[in-house]
Amino acid sequence: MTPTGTAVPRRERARAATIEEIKSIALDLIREQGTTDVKFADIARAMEMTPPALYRYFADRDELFTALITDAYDDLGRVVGHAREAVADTDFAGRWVAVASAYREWARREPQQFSLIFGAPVPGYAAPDEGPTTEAARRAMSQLSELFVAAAVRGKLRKPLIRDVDPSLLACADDKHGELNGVLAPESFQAMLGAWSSLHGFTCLEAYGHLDWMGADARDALFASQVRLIAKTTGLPVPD
Amino acid sequence: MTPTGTAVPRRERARAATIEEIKSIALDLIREQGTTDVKFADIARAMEMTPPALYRYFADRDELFTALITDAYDDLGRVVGHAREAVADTDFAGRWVAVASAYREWARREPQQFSLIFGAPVPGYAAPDEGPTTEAARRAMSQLSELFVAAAVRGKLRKPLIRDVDPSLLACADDKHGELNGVLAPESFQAMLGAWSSLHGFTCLEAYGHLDWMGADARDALFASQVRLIAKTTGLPVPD
DNA sequence: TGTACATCAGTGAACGCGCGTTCACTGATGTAC
DNA sequence: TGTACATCAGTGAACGCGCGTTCACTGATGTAC
Repeated sequence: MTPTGTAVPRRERARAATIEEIKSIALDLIREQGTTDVKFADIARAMEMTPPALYRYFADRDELFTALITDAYDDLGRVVGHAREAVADTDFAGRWVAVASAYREWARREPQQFSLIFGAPVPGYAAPDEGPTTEAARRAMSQLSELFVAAAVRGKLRKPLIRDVDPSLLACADDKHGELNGVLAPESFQAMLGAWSSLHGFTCLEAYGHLDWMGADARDALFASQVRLIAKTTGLPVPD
Repeated sequence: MTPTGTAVPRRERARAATIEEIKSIALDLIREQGTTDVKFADIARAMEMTPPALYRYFADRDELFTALITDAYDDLGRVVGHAREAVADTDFAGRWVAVASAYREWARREPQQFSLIFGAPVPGYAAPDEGPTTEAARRAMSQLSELFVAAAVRGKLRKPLIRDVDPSLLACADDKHGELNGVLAPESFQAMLGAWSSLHGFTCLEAYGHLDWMGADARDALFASQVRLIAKTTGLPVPD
């Protein structure tokens, strides 16, 4: 790495690096132990430091957790976003498969980070303000909605296989996702929510081992079939 | 309560009652604290006993957890089963709605028990043998499969909206659910798995608050629409 | 360039706490004759 | 029916442990003149 143009003081860089190391080691421990309940003392030990040193970087354990959760959001969003953009921007079927697969594989690869975001809360940790939880929903959905919007704009989004949109859902779309107003039909908005929840279901079951009784091949086949089915019912171009 | 005909020794009954009380208080604490990580000492305190007394009933903390998890399976299975049987046995659309709604509502009512079964493992608790996890899948599915089988037997199960069944899924159906062989077409077996995972997705998202940003009405509407859509695509009679 | 001071990372000892679990015991409940 | 014994629930004290966090400190890194 060559030094960046903007001169960042050495000490600040060292500090930032240490923060990253703490979080990274915390994640390693979480992965190793299979539990999101990581101990300050263990982190310090793994870094060959003493526990009090960590207080230079995080006011307390909760602050570290908040950082880990935020990072998990970012990582999932980044991974899914990259997957989407790795496919030609006119190939909406391909992009949908890419998004869904990235979501699934991230959860399988990082089940602990996944449950940090989407699971039950960590023992003893109270999410500040309910913020992050809501944020998880927003970011996960924003990856999907970009896909749906792009498809809609190019006229590649058929009418989904649903009857009519309930007034409460209409109001909800307006209130909470006004930016989609006029771009994405209400039926498509609802279909998108349904797509997300279906995708999430398979992802959860698999990530926590509840589909282990099927072989890996069967799981893959089921996933592919679900992804295809979701495309069909939501009005996205159908893969294959 | 009048004494039962079969003479169960008083002490044994008292013992069984205490075991039930321990588990019930443990659940109360889990619900109150919002965490599955319940302490032996807290349970004893709530029962106005001393912690060592609990060792008369459970060899250690893990044994209590195993019991709680087993109970959670049973409770979910029972609730879903009752819901199914509360609807006329020829009304398959109604039965499907009942099953799905019961699943959803149980998770919403008992998010901690739900995550005991379907979430990431409890800190410090190692599930014996991987048994329970697999068991969760089996029992949840058995409630669904009874519905699908009944519909199939009466010729009320249309062909689902999927292309063809992957050989790996065919093999999996034979191996793991041979009892369905000849009763439930492979397409329907696959569709049933898909139905479960979709249902599970909505349920998880809602139970852990990731759909709180919609109003309750909108969530209900989305759920109803999903349940209907699943019926449509799996070949079950469609509700409404 | 060199010196004097300020800033900050990290240490080591300590505090208070609560946990799961063990052990020897007391006292009540049930059983056998 | 009464007595002698066995069984079992629950207690209270103790053990060992590891946690999060605080505090006064040392020593290195950076800054100002």
